[in-house]
Amino acid sequence: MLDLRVIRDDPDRLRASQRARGESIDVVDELLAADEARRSSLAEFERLRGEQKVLSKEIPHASGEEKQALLARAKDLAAAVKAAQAAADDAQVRLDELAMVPSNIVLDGVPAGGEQNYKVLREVGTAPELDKVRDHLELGEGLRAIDTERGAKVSGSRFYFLTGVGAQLELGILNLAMKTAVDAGFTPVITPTLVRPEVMAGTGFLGAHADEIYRLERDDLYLVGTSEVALAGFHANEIVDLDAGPLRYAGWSACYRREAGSHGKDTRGIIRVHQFHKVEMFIYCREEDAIAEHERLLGWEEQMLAAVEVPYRVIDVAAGDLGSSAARKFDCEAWLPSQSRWMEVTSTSNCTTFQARRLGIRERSGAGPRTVATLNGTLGTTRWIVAILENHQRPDGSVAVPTALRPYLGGVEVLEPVVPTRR
RNA sequence: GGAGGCGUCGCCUAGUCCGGUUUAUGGCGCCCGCCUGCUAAGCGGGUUGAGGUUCACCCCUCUCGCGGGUUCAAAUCCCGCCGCCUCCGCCA
Repeated sequence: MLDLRVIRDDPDRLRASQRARGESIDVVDELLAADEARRSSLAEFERLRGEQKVLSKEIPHASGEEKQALLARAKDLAAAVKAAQAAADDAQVRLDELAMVPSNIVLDGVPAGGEQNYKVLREVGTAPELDKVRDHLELGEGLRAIDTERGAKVSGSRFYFLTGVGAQLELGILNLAMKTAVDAGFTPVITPTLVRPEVMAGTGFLGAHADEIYRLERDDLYLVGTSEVALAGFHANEIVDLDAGPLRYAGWSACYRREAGSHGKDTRGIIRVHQFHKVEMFIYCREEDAIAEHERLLGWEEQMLAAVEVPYRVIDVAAGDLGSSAARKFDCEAWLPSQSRWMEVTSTSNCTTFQARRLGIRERSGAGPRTVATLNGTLGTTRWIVAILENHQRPDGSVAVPTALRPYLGGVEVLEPVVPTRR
């Protein structure tokens, strides 16, 4: 949700943003009209209500015929107040609905256009030179680390078991991510993965991407696709204290995604799955600090990628490919040797005040409470196993363990295949 | 799942039975001022949030967990919901 006062004062900013995203600009004028309708109907209600209150106070002091006359007038007025209130409420509801329509205003510098119009900011590391490339599933099966056949047997397609070193590898990635976050001053949090509708809506996930989300109809709860949802809801309807600096949380949770629109895409292995684990950074800060915090989030992500020694590039995602809440988004994409392409492994969004306004998250400032900014970023997920296995594979199907992960695998330097891999 | 209790402006609290003199009481904390070598104490004032209006000050409306209803008038009466606590049952 956007700040109506900004739209009122500078509607062209929203028009430019909508254009960059490839979204409707008509909504701007509709919004301005609805706002005007709301204000005039509200003024009428308040005028009548004020009159009613004055009259109502005279009644106990009156008596006899005078009182009867006052009562009669008051009764008429009560009906008028009720009607005016209904009109004002309707206008408010219409405005509220419209206000939820536009996506966040993109920041200056964000590339315009769609998914293909991203800008590459940098490439770090070099792709391994491999004569014979095994993909992560072949490697993972050889190591008895990944079992997608039994995953499908038990839960269906896009489910999997991580076994042995596979389970250890996932825990290693997540624990290293948590350690990185805690060392950077984040508060570690284990979050709920089922949330109420208003929290899901508040984070902006029930718009265009509603099909992606699992819903438990009997209980009116949603399964989260990221702990961002719970961490954003954590301070919902609160006035937080940012005097000591931004609030930084690192959430560890399972994540659930329906992958409704991705039939036939990434069907092999564990690149695109219905359930995985993730450590997610989440920041509440002052609006003016958001851009700097965003850079920091990207920095911690790159620190993690460096630690697992995987080549990657950083892209500045184009306006049309941003989520509705994001004003800017940087993705880190790891090199995927088996497909000779880049694969998203982290994503960090600056949501400015968009989420916080919907969720009622404010801070105290000299001029009274004001809405905070929220940001999020990935620090590690199950998918990282894919990038690590493929980039650290060796000709015999074994996989070198990056130094930073060795403590989480009992000090082992190389993961050896349990059965010879076929080729 | 059943029974009971509770929810008031940062925290605590009065008011709710019996609707109007409540612009919601008082204390703590916090902020400003006065006083005082300094500090403390003391004295005076301020201190929920949202919206409207305005250059600004002022003023107005809403806000007593949330949403409805009754009434000229609701913190107060009625209905529904949510959250927390206690006990019982069931499950682990």
